[in-house]
Amino acid sequence: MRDNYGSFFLRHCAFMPARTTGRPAKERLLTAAERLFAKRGYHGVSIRDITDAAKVDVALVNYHFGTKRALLTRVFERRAEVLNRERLERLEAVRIHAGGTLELESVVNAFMEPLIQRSAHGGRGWKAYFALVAQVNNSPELSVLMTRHFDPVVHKFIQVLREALPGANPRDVYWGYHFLTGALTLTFAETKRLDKLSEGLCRSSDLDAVRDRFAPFMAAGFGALAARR
Amino acid sequence: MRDNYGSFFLRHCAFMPARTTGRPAKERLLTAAERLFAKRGYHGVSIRDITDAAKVDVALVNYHFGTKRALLTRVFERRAEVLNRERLERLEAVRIHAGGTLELESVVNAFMEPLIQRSAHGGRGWKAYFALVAQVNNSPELSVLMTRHFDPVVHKFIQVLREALPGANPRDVYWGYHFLTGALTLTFAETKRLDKLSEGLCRSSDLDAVRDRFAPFMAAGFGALAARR
DNA sequence: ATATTTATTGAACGAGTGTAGAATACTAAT
DNA sequence: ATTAGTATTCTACACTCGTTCAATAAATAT
Repeated sequence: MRDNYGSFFLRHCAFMPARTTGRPAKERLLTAAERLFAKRGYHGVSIRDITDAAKVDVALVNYHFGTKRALLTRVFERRAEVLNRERLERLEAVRIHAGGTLELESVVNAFMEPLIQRSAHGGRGWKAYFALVAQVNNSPELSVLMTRHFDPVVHKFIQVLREALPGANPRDVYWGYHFLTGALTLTFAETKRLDKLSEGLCRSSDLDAVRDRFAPFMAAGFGALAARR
Repeated sequence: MRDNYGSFFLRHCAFMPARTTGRPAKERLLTAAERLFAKRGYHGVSIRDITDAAKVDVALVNYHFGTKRALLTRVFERRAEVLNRERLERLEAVRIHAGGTLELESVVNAFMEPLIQRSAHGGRGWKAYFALVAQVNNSPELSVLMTRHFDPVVHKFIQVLREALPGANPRDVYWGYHFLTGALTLTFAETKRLDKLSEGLCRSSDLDAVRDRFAPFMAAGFGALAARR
């Protein structure tokens, strides 16, 4: 280490902030990378930016993750696994709870609610993660990460959507999901553009406002597509 | 110039591809920057990437635009001005054509149709531009460009939306626009994620599919928000 | 034709880039 | 206490980064 906190002894002293330098370097690298990638994008952050923020040596990224790109992948998949699990649980719950008549809004909420919960109570790491996901989703070179880490569960989601929309054209459901994911990722990125646009009337960080509006909006959209002809 | 096409004479020879080296260097820089920024993002492209693609010297970016960031701004505002004009024209037309009863779908289409037209018939520069806009819209550090270059017309759009939704809560209209712009920018970015997700059933490049579905979906969403309580 | 302005080039600056290998420190097992 | 394995640091390599400035070429004005 480049500072005085390098030794095993000092790193465990009581006056050290435990949740920064107390955690293993590999974890600190992940959270630092997450925060910085979210703020300035993958190419906008150097390995040294990350290792400086994590207070570790430059070489550690390559030791633990191999390459910078592999670090991004690891950052991306880490919370994707959590989200996928939580989304699947809620989708199953909705399916079971509804006896034959699936509410469209409930299905959309099952897909969105894990994001609300994690953004509201999951710590600032999750907020950074959603900002990163928004950029990845809209990047030609990185959107493959969305396909790889989210689409297995998205397939399930679309399947349940189709159950809630009997007789709907499958193409309409796919396009509807496409609109939904564009709105969802931008919303949870909390870029604050809405705050300026509405001159303070709406706040990007107002998750209650999102919870009240997102599912009704999207459910109506899907309904309109299905009823179109 | 680093090749044989540098002289005034040779640059105007008949066998020279006029639409690459025939155009002035400043223009070539703009289109090259647009294409590369769209593909790999602002930080993912170096000035030398751009000047190499444009077949000009590195120093020309700083001569014509000052800084790399100023080049991005110029790239961004160039087509924004065109879009803003076309959107305003269509919004006015919709307002005039409708005698008192504004169709929600027509208003949304006035906002989207210029994108459809430019993406379909505006040349590949426009496709690249929309891919860039999607990344800017979802970037914490760049979304200020959206505010600066698009929001004046967006305010008009929202105003007309409110006329088409009499009695609606203004907050609902702002949030509805937020969902809409997330869906819109992702859709016109054409990242091909939808192609993979639907296993070829839908194609990101299918603008007719977008035209058929976008306005009905969003209009229904707005309607649901307005009718919510 | 000459002078002036504009456009473009060539070369370089200092700082920063991702990555790798050897050396060192720490942990865990014996 | 010694060893083996892992984690971390130090250092450096070979490039690339954005930007600048003097020199040259081209276009325009006189």
